[in-house]
Amino acid sequence: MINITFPDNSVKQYEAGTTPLEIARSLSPQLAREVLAATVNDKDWDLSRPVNEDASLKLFKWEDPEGKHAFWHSSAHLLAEALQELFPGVKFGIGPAIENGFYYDIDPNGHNITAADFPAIEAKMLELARRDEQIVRADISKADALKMFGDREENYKCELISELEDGSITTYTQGAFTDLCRGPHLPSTGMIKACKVMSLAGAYWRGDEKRNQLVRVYGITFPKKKMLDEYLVLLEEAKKRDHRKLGKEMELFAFSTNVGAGLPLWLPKGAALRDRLEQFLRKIQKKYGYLQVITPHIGNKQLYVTSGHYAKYGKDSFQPIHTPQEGEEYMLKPMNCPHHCEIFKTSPRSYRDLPLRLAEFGTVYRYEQTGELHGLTRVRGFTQDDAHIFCAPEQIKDEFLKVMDIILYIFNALKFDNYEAQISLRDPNNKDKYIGSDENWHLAEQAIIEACEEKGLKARKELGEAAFYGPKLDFMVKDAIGRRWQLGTIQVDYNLPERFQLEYTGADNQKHRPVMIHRAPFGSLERFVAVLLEHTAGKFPLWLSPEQAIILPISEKFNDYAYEVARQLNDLDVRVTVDDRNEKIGRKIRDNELKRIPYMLVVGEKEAENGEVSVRKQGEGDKGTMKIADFAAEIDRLVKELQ
RNA sequence: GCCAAUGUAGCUCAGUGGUAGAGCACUUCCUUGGUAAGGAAGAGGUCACGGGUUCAAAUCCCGUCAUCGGCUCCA
Repeated sequence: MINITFPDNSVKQYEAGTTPLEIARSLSPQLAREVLAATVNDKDWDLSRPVNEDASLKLFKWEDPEGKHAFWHSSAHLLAEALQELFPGVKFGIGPAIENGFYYDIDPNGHNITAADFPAIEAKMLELARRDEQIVRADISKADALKMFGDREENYKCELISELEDGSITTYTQGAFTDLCRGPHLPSTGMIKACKVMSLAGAYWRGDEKRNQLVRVYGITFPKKKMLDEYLVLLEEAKKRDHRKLGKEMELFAFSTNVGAGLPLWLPKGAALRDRLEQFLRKIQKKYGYLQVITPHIGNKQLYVTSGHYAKYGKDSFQPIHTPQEGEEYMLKPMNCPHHCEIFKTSPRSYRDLPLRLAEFGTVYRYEQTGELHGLTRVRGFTQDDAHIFCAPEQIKDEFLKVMDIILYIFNALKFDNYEAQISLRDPNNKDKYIGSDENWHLAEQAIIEACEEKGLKARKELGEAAFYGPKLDFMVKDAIGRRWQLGTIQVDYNLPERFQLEYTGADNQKHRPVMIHRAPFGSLERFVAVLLEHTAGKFPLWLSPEQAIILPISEKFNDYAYEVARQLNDLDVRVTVDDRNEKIGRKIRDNELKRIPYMLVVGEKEAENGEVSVRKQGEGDKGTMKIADFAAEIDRLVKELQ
């Protein structure tokens, strides 16, 4: 007999060799139907894999990430099995579960798989699932594994096997399909009741663009047909929040192929929105001792040679601008830091001047690859809410903490609560990629880690994600369809002060080298507006709304009164327009509800007589009548409160 | 940059080789209204662009550009 310990610390005895599924059955038939995966002593474990000794056991259902993961991992195998039947000879790469579903990378080996094949693939998956084939785990020696997959000319699998340690290799088999896999998996394929092949994409083998490109088939599955339908509806809803769609509808920004791909045009309403975001940042930054500066959009190529950016990105940038002067070259500025370093150098600095915090809404231009451009989140010309803090090494942590305060204040004010923080560190195995001394890298990395600990900020550490000149702390937010974008960033830099020979005089009357902190709470105004749009579904907080209210005259007879109200409200700093169309009030309400204007002010005979407006709140309905000045005061109060 | 898809009116889309369409938006007229679509008429397109095949191309083929979904990249 063995003792099984459950998460609540209760212990039960079972026969040695009992499986987690049997244990679940002993607890409740309902649980046995719903359980998808398990861990035994915190190790992933198949439900059908026997447990032979005393152990702690956790069981996972669909609601648990571990449960979904096993479900989708097995679904990836099911997809592979279907592809193997439909397209004999395809070679398999890898097929993991992902955040929403799974994919399998395959080498089509001459087959041409297109979206038109999706229904057939889905049908085949369901057909195989209905057979309810057992998914059987097997330990296999490295030599046997190499032979087994070698015989089938599964070259990608052989490459993976060759890198594994003998004794740790397992395969999973269902029906005629066997895959190299660590598991865990469902006991059988029958639990998969609904399949959808989502898309096809190219993906480089092992993420290396110099190697073969495989076909990646994305799919998602569910234990109930209804869940798939709900998921597809959810996706449709998410698409309605896409900032590219909303930006067009709300006339915030546009693109023109005549101007160029990835170069956004800010329309009047979008520009006004941006302007208010800038004011908001200026205000908080002023409070934290930042000084605004302005620098040109171009800089001498030599500036970027000095900074080291030319060597790293020169070939992939917008190419230098030539002047009538022979041999003279300027570049569109791809970042603001070199310019700010030059500002630092304009006068001798003392330790008493530090920290020097230079801020600029600096527009920069980067030649992003064509395939990378994406709405406002990835563009070729954008404005960073940039600042560089020049400080003494012992001030780093304190400054870092202050920047974190600003970023967290901003996220809080705008109700961004589901951000993730990531500390990007150097890849210790690939130090050549980075510039700067080991010692400085270590110092900077420690400063970030400690600052996060002090703020109680839970941050994921990612090796190899650092910029080439220093480690950073990034704040990431997801967009409408789940893609992660980096917004705010704080980066420590020992490199540029070195390259620009920056110095200050210390209390000891000796020259010292300052440290630089790059920081941008929004990242860029473009990306921030995009994420803000998707988070609010276009319903901006009142203080940011391009139009706060619109006046709806009951009929054209009251247009004059409407314009008088508009004049008065505009004088009281309410952003308001008049819908003077020759339409019925119901129509005007409908159209302006859809335009997401926070307040509608209906005016007719009654209101005109009493100097009032009839207030209607977007999404909520009629709120009764108010004096014009009272409405303005209410808006003013709400704006101050929300901000 | 790579793989795949798409590109028709301001927007959303139909049109698979034979006279360019619909709904919404827009303009004009009628209607002058009380909290989510009043009525009529009109205007609007070099079917992304450039080649080719054909008696004939929005439609078939090739190329370019852009967009979309991924990959790679992201100072």
